[in-house]
Amino acid sequence: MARTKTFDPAQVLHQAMLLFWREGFRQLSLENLVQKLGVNRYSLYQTFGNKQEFFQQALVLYTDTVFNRLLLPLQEQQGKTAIVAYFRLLQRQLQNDQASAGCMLLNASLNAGQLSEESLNLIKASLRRQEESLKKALQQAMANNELNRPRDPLTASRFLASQVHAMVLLRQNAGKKRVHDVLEFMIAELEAW
Amino acid sequence: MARTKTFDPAQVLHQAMLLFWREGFRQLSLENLVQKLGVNRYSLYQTFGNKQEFFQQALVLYTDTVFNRLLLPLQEQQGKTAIVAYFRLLQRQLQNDQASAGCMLLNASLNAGQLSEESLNLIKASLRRQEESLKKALQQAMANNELNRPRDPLTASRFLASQVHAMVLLRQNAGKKRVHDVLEFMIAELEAW
DNA sequence: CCAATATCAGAATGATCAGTCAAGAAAGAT
DNA sequence: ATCTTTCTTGACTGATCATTCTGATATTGG
Repeated sequence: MARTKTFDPAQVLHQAMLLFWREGFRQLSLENLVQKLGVNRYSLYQTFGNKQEFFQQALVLYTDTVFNRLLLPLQEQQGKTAIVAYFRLLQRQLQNDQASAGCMLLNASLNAGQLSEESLNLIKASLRRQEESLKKALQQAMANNELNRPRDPLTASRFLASQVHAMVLLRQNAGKKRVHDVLEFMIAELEAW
Repeated sequence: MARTKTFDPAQVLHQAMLLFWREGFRQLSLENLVQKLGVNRYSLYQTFGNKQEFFQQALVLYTDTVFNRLLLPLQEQQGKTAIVAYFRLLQRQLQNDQASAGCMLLNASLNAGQLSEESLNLIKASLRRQEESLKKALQQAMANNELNRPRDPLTASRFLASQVHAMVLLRQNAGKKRVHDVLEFMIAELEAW
């Protein structure tokens, strides 16, 4: 009946996710989006809604395809092994060029004032999931006597989550090599736990 | 001969520093500055120059009065004691309400695209100074046999700097109590080094 | 008290922003 | 072929931004 879209919404959303990830919600203007996506303003509005809704969809895509995927080792493996595997996967991911944009969830939460309630909820839930996954692995590790001394699992999980955030933050300010070295150092410390 | 200023530039700059620290360069509009500082737009321009120059002066003030002051334990004390004292001072500073704004240098460097070359240089130099101070203390600690196993001082100093950044970042997303607990945990880990 | 000069307030400027509109173009159904 | 529906396009709106201008006001030294 009607004319078909000349672009693939899924593909455009993926590109938009990369842009929002790197530039942030407020920094990335619609002017820029139109230019870099090659899709007209009004088409973007009709396909993705307004800027907030567009960002939200990009955030969901990021959570599903980047953040949650990184958590897989914590669900597929057990105890200390799982934690080390998580940091090893992080090590690999941080060597990508896109990783210099940091973590879209952390970046967004630092500019919380600009975001919708919906986005904030998604961010909070994701970070809590990260913490929970680490806590579960820590409890397994302690039950298996894999740690050389006891640690409070809740605080330790928050500590480890902070370690991950620190590496992501470092990647935003430093080159790949430095991040690699510091993260190797961190893994060595962790293996001595 | 002429009329005197009705405001104290030093005091206004201090207030502006607190605002830029919390809101960031781009977020904080001149409209907002005029309103919250209670000083007219044009007076701000005549006293502090344009927005970039104003921000730069706020950044210098922050570096002198906040960032460098935090580094004092690393210069006044020695070895492992100095490092622990540094983290203890951080612990105290992070309990302030203003600390929920994070670190002005880190915040700014995450929005590097908006800043002048001059600002970027100041940020880089300050972060390097932090790293250097930590490295010196680490080298002392290793010379004094205060560590239970050898560590590369350069990588370890970058690791510790990242730990500090992680706590500051955590403070921006979490409440005082959680930060306190995690930082206590971190100090306990450090004392076991 | 006067003249010189800085401060002040509000308006004006030009740029950029998110979001909208109206007219034309394409594609399938009849 | 024509009609209906949806997409595309570039221009448009009103808001906000940093910066500057203007005219008025206040303050100081002589």
